[in-house]
Amino acid sequence: MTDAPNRSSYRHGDLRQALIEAGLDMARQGGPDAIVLREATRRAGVSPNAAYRHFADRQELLEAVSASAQGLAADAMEDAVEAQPGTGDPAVDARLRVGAVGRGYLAFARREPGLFRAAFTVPNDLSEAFDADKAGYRGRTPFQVLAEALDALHAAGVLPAERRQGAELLAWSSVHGLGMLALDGPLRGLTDEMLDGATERLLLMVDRGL
Amino acid sequence: MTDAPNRSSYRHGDLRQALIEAGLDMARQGGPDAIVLREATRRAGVSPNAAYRHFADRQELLEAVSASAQGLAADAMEDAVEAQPGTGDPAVDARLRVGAVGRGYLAFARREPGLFRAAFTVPNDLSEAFDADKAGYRGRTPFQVLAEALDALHAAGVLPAERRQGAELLAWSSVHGLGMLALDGPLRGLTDEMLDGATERLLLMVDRGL
DNA sequence: GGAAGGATGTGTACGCTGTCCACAATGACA
DNA sequence: TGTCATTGTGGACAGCGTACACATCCTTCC
Repeated sequence: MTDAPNRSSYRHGDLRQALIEAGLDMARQGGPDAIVLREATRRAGVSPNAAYRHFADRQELLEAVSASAQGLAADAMEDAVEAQPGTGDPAVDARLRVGAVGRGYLAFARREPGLFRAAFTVPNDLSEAFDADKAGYRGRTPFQVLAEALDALHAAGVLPAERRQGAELLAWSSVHGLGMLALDGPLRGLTDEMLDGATERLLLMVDRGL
Repeated sequence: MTDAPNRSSYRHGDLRQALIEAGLDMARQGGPDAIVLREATRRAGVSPNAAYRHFADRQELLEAVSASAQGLAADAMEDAVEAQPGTGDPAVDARLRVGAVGRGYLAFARREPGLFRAAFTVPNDLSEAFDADKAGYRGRTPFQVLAEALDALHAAGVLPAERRQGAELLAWSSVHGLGMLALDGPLRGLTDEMLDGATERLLLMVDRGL
């Protein structure tokens, strides 16, 4: 991550990416507020102002880091989906898949609270929910991962069309809320077991309520 | 809010409260990040260091402002409950009351996004969910308002005991998530009508899923 | 192949922030 | 009335984000 001492040329090579990665490291430990531009340049072995060749200001760096963190979240979600064994029944599988998406999202929140906050706490428009820089290594953004799971739910005949529309909202809100409350909010002190329980109950509620 | 010019005595009178109120004003316009200690002292007509007689550091001021903002949220929630007309049927009323709590919460989020973020984004323990400084003018904290509505749901026979426990979690998560996504998240651009629709659908899901 | 010009990095500087320290004014109480 | 804890002041410091002018490099085109 740091290539401060070993830089032969005047040019860095890929400073933009280096700054984002430094930002990710800082966010990992303290959320978006811990992302400090000067420190990022320090870690990249570059003068503070060099950052301004790649980002208009700190806010833009923040957004780039947030986008990267969203990609990592997408990975966690897809991992959870892949780990979900199939039952042979398409309807059941589709429902399990939606659950796995939620579980993956929350697992990411708990495993990487700082990155989670960086990903989903920094202002973000729905219009950009498909931007490539928010995608994980499989090429999908968190929103896409959820949307496709819901599409599958619809395709399997579980979710009628009129309730498919806007279903992202309901599912995402619930799960996101639990994540936030468990991180910053009143649920901080909860044990892992309690959080697991809350997660399953919440997913059940969403499954029934969609 | 500002009593900068008119202070006759060396003593301020109630500097602590003045700083909190200045903090609330700043938070109203930019969320918790916009709360700056020096600016608060400036508005209170006092030197920067005076703040340290009342708060150990900026973080403590932040927490005090957050607590006050939670009180305002509690007010909004109770207002919504009071505005809810009764139907005569206790079971229906209890369910409507829970819905009103959620609607009040979200109305507050949309009316005062900065204060909402200050209230529920600043780290906060469940163990302190009943602290008096988080209460609104009716003396209840947001958590209490929700808990009592759920108690009423149980008392009305709608919510069996085994599902009453931890129900705060489910209800709060869903509603909180929608609030956050609508403020900072991908749902920022949604029109009022769309948000209203999402709110009602979400509340329906919670009502069915609790 | 050499000059031109855009892209990228550096140096210096400014105002602002949170916070530390020593000191001053005040009010309460012996 | 004198003592002392409480509350406010003044000055200082390092760190931050950022602006401006300048340096270095890479590419491109004659």
